[in-house]
Amino acid sequence: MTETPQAAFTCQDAQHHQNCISEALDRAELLCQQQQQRFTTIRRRVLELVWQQHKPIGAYEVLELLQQDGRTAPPTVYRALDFLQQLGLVHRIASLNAYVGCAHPGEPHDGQFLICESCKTLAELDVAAITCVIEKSAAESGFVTSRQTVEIMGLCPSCRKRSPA
Amino acid sequence: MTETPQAAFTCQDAQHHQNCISEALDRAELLCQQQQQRFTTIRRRVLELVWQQHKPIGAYEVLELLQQDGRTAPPTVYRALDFLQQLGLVHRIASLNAYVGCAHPGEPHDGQFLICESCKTLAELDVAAITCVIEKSAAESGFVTSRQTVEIMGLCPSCRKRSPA
DNA sequence: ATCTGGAACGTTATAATATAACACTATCTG
DNA sequence: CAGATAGTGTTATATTATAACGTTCCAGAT
Repeated sequence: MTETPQAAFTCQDAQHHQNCISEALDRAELLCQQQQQRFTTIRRRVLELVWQQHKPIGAYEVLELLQQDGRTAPPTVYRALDFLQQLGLVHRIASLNAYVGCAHPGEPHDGQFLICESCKTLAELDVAAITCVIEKSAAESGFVTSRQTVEIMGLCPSCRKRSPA
Repeated sequence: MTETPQAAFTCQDAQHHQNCISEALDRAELLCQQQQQRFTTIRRRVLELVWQQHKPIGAYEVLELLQQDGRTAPPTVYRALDFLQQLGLVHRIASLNAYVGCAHPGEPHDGQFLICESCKTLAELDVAAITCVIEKSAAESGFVTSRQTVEIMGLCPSCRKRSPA
């Protein structure tokens, strides 16, 4: 599977999505080994749940799903999400208070997100030109950038076709 | 007073800041007239409180300050903030769950924000180049943009000088 | 001047998101 | 095995936001 920015918008069928999930888990396992971090049952399970769809999922939704395996409390979920975030395996979407699997982990990064207002599907971009023009604009105000939140709402290709403006 | 993007970073003295506040209130009053909206006591007071500093303020902080004038409950604050947002008089900063006065109201817009991690001061940009490159990147994925959240954390000029990296 | 409809506000309760604090367990290291 | 550390369980609570419904206020019509 080749990772294009709009992969999330084209992954429609369940069969194919199994690949997304298992690849994400494999990458995560590898990354944890490299970083000497423990990929515990809970962390794996939470990552799997976050990857269930190409859509952001709330912490309490994850919690509910986790509770099907036994009793769990919010801190467990937040701890797992924090861990996964620190490793760059998931992103938190500030404008939605929700989490999404990272499309190309490897090292922590901010990323840019296209979020469909209709079907809620999210695609991650990592366009250098965006980062650059933002950094340049900030620099013009004498500001040094350390982190960028770029979340773009709109209509994805499929939804745009289905319900044209 | 000329509005430059980094105005927030250069407005240090209290005397000068009174201008920011009273100008904001005057602009708001005018805008409400034009839009045939009511600029009630509460709305004016909330806007004034949001403008107390060039820093985002939480809804519950506003509430506390409002309560010095008499008992008030959260919905009152949220309603005023929602109203002010709809008129483009304040912005909500998603990554902070906080609100800030809009530097150049007139019509609702998204804006881009530079937020100093050290002193918390926020400056609003409105750089067409940023909006454009984002829209262009989105379009390449067949995505149509309707709203952009751009929040940039880092160090403002003063704090950068004070505590160089 | 009064009536009236809708907007604004007051009030109570509660939803949704997130974290503090501390005890217990599992895993690694020597 | 002992001790240290990271991870998890558990309870309680903080923080942010909204639902629902009753009351008040105000602009425009009579």
